[in-house]
Amino acid sequence: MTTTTEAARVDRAPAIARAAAAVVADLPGMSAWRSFLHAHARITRRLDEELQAAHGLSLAEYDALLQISHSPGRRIRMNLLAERVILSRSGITRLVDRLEASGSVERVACVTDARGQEAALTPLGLERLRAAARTHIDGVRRYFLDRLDEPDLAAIESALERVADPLGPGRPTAEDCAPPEA
Amino acid sequence: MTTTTEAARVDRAPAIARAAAAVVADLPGMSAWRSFLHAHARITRRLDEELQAAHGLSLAEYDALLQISHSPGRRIRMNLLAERVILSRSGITRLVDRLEASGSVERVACVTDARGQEAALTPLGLERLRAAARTHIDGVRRYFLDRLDEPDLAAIESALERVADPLGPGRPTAEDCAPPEA
DNA sequence: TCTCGATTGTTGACTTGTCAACCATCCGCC
DNA sequence: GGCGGATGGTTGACAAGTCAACAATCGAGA
Repeated sequence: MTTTTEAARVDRAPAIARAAAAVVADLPGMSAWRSFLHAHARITRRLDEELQAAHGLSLAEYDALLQISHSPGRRIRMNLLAERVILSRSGITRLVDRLEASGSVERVACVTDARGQEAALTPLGLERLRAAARTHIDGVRRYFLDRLDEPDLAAIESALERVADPLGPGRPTAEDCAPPEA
Repeated sequence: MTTTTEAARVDRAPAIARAAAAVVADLPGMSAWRSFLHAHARITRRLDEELQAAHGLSLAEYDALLQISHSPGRRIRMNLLAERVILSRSGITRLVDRLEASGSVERVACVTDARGQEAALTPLGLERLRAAARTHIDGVRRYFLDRLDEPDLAAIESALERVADPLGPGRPTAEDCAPPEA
């Protein structure tokens, strides 16, 4: 995916703000949107760097491991995993390829559906996840949580949850397919 | 960059929430962080799709055009553009390559620095930007602004601006290099 | 029971970005 | 004036994701 910011503090020239005649009319809330994009780009880049440097994991890989670890039996259908980490099916195939090559995950045939595969966390993967979690959580705290106070956090959470939800028409969200009991 | 979500509503199983023993301890504000990532992933993907479908522009390309259009003389040093859209220098080279190939932008040698190049918006580029802006702004409104009320927006803006700002050590943020007067 | 459309995961071809190496130019300082 | 480290932009090699096509399997209905 392409992740970018929208506009970082549009114009900083003090008095000479000519020439840049506004080409597009800005909506009232647009600057909130911009700061949203900006904050995301900066923070995730930093978190990714730190995770990579300390544990050789990308943010996406960390996320996938975390999702698997949260699933019953510590394994999860490829399909569902893709949805959880917001990746295409081919994307998840390749990500799991990498995790498998590094020994963090194993592919297991699904018992109830011969088409299916499950990604199962290995002991090594669990260990790596635990180590990486410290780095990651620490980063989130430093770059995100520590800069916000309690009301901020509450507001952001409730607001963005509302924003993320169904998102109207588009990719349907299957939420079924629980693994066959650990 | 790798953009992913962190955890999407961790467990939805009603009573049978066993087996998934929490592997990593969650900080108090972590769910705000998750909704932040989730919202970003969903919305930008959607906006990108719509922009691509309607105007053949990626979100990054749109953003670059917008940044150029906001710069004095409607041209901007590659360097600064890279910073504004949060891309590496090579990334911006390639993005401008594409925009140039499509006729939306021209490269102009920088008058004051023989090493420099500027990306200048062409009339065609301006036209395309104007058209795309409608689609984009409409999308932001539908997916973001309309779902938030005024206090939400204010809170998000101030909070995330604080979060995005210097971000401690890391890539320095040069903010100089204004184009040589339009 | 068989058939046929839907679903699952993988693959090949491609896109878009990164990093590291490169050359040209700039500019403070001897 | 000229040297040498910093800076600006491009390039090659690669990383990680997308889409479209595919084979295997599922499962509802004739």
